[in-house]
Amino acid sequence: MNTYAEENYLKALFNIVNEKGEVTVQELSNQLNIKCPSVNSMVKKLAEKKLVHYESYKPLRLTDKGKKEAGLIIRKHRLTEMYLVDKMGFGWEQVHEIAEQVEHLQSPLFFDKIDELLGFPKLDPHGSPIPDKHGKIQWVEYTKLSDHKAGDKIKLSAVTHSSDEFLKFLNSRGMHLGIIVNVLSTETFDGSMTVSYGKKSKETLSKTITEKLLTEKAR
Amino acid sequence: MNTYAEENYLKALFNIVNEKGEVTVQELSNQLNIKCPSVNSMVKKLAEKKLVHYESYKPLRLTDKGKKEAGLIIRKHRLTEMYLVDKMGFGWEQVHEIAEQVEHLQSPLFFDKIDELLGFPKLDPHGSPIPDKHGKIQWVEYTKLSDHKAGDKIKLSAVTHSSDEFLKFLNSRGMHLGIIVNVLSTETFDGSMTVSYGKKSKETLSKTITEKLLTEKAR
DNA sequence: ATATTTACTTAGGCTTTCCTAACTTTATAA
DNA sequence: TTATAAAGTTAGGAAAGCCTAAGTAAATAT
Repeated sequence: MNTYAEENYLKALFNIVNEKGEVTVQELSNQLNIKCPSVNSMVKKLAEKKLVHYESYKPLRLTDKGKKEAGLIIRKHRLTEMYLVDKMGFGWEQVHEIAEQVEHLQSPLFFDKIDELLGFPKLDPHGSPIPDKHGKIQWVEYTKLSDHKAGDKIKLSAVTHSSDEFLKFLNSRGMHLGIIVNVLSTETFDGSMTVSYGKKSKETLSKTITEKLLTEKAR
Repeated sequence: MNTYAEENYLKALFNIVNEKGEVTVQELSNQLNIKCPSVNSMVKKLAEKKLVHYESYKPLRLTDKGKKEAGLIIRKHRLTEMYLVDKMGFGWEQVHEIAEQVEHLQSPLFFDKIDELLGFPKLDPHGSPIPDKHGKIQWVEYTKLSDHKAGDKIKLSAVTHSSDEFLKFLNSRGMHLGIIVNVLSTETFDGSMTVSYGKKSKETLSKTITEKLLTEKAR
């Protein structure tokens, strides 16, 4: 069994790997708000537990065991978020903080029940895939909205950030998963993009926003 | 804010006070499975935080502040148990362990939602009163089944222990809250009691069992 | 090719919460 | 009323997980 702290490291490692490929001590340090020397010693502890490949001065990698255990924590996190939204009526912007705590509960019974009550969902409320019972993730092929060009018509399928602030911004613009977005124009200078969707005939989104929005072909 | 460990001490103090009146270091030690010297120093820490009245070699008492904070933890515990049974379909014998972890979550939003979804319940699945938002408990007047005599007809309204084992025993005998129990006879030698209820025309219960069953007048 | 910056690591320290061993105080019994 | 037992306390220490300060290795720039 891993400690609370260890679980947070594993989760952070997993998230950074799936975003930037490689993980440095410093990135972990930033992500976790824990100073580098502390991260360094914890990483060595995780290496002793065969969860992380560690070589001095080299980038960090998760072992297969580490990937699995990280995946299982993220599974609990995402199942929780889905439950909070679907069964309890929370908004997608409210659930991250709660799930951040619930993910550490030790009770297979509890999470199996959630899974069952939800009908074994594949995605969480932010469109992220829920790892299976072995911690394995079924990756979905998404494209960033920011990579699209004028004329493209795509479906908003996921967001890469679950912060309260960002999601509230989307709420205020009437954006939610499933909407069909038409790219009207892009601005090369600042990368901003003008789009239409739903009842909005024209909305301009900064690149900061569009690169956090994941889309797929609108069928 | 109190730590996880502090919360467990507060809860244990609260539970022992409401069962035996006074709390000794040793009782706390037993309840928590933590050795006396450790308990002693934690109690002193809680005294510094004005949660416990502490005098060397004297029994322990909670301050008003301590009672309130303990009550709020127990509120979270009992709301959780009720939710698990009522909304998620768990058995009353399964929920204690899960609630033991969930009670430490820090999210008023979460517990308020549970409270609301349950319709602001007054009792948990074991018949124990749920403290209000100020940590105050509305005590209910129950009598132990063991204090009754032949001829009495009462309603089973609560249990004083929530262990998996004990509740499974009750399940196996078809006993649940709300059943009307007729006391057929009592055995002065070992304190055992023969009763009838529901479809059972005759069942003998040891004193170990009957003193854990709380009843009220059958109306 | 060396100087500088950046990233990583080591050393040493602090807090929390637990432990065991060795008292001291209070309660119980001869 | 003194001896013994029980309960509570003090002292000292360990593990986890964080910190700052200082040193070392690697990458970058001159």
